[in-house]
Amino acid sequence: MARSQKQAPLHLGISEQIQQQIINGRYLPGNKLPSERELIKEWQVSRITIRRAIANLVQQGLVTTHQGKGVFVTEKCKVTYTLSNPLTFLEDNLADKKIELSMQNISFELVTAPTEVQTILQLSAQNPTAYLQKKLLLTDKVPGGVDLTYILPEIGQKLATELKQNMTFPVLERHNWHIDRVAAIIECTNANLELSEYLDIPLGHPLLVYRHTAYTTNNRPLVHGETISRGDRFCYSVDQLH
Amino acid sequence: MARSQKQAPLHLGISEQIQQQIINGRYLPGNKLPSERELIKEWQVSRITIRRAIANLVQQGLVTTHQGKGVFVTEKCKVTYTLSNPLTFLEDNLADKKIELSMQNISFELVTAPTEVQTILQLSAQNPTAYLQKKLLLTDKVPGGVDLTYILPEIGQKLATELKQNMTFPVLERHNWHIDRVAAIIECTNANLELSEYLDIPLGHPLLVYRHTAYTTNNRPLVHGETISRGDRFCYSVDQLH
DNA sequence: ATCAAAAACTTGTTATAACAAGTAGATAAG
DNA sequence: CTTATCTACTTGTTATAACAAGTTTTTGAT
Repeated sequence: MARSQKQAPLHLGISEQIQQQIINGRYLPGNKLPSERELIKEWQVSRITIRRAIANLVQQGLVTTHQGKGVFVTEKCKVTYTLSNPLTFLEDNLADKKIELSMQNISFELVTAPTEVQTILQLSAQNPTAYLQKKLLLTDKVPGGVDLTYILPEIGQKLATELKQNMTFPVLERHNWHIDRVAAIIECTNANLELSEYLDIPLGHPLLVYRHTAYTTNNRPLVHGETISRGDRFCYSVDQLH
Repeated sequence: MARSQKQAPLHLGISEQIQQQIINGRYLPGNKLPSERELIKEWQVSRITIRRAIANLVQQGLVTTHQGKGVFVTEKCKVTYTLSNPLTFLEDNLADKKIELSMQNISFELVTAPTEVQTILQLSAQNPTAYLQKKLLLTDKVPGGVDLTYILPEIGQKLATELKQNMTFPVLERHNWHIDRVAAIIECTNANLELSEYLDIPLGHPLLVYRHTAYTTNNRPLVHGETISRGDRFCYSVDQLH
């Protein structure tokens, strides 16, 4: 036999077929899959194999499990962060579904900034402090992301109350801190234990990271932070003019 | 007992502690973890528990498994796509590691475009065809992503040979197809079976998707496509001027 | 009819066991 | 010395079993 077709494991075949059934509409978004017991009967395999097949689907983001309740087909709907608009960060809902987006202040305090942040924000070596704000991003009241932002001390002090209730950039613009430039990196990570508990997602769930620094005139940095949001709930829209 | 502390499962405790050991330097990037047999002895648990603990680490992208060889601590190094540069897509290597980036043409053929693409590229209803190019993105000769791009038929026909060997945008600019605007969405998905085999990654591995449409003057679309790349190997740099 | 307890579900955790399959080093044949 | 084979490793797959822990339904007492 020339072509040594490595025979596919059972769990993969099953998860692929269930995936097809989801696509074909046997299982609709939001609906419950048959229980493990029923799937065992249907596919005539052991529980460990069915559980592995389900795990395959979970990893692909097709289904979600809930202990005691069952396995449910994921309903997808994403919120788009628009980065290129006049300001930035104007939230816009995508597709048909209407999603309410809100934020919630977790903490707001003066801290000694990590060395990278000291460098980025050009803090004085004598007093390398900045305000660190932790925010929770909510979609339909449900946690969908966290935001950690370091704010120059003189700004954070004055605008504390407003910053605790609004998005950062609009508040800055309202108080005549003109944002000249935003340098950002968008990347992808996996949820660690802390984030998985915060956002109620399984360990390793894909996350989008928006790590940014906002500068005012003369390349003076104002704020630096990162927004970590659920990869299945958010995306970024970028419009580049040349 | 007021606080019903749900006791953490064994596998979670073990994976968290191994993660600490990785951070503390007991296991260095690229090094092999002890084998399952050894870890079973060390932690005095069953194989299923150790395997689950390792699976936790895999899902967080901290280690990679190789059948027959062992489990190895991941070496992280990312390639940055710079989106804001004069043209676009100039590749820049991040951090210390030097990574060679190249591309490889998989296929280049005239096809009937899907309806969404027909709309986006404003193809004529009589002849809704476009060139579809499939490319493989390689980092150090290793597949790191795939790119599917639909190209206007008149452009694809003329520039076929060049497009097969170079990045799309520079080729267009070289032939006086000025790119006026690029509208893009960056999002996150999980590898399905096809992509996991293409890119040699486990099912569900996080992927970055860059879905873009390039327009020339008068908002005339030229190309539309999506770049799907490994979330652990790539990131996007965005610079916004206001 | 109401409410609480019990039972019957669901998925989650963990152990033991056996074999498959990929890799690398030791061993034996040429 | 070279090459092929065997052996001892490694991780991967699958089965059976028992219990834990959430959720829903049923039951039964009030």
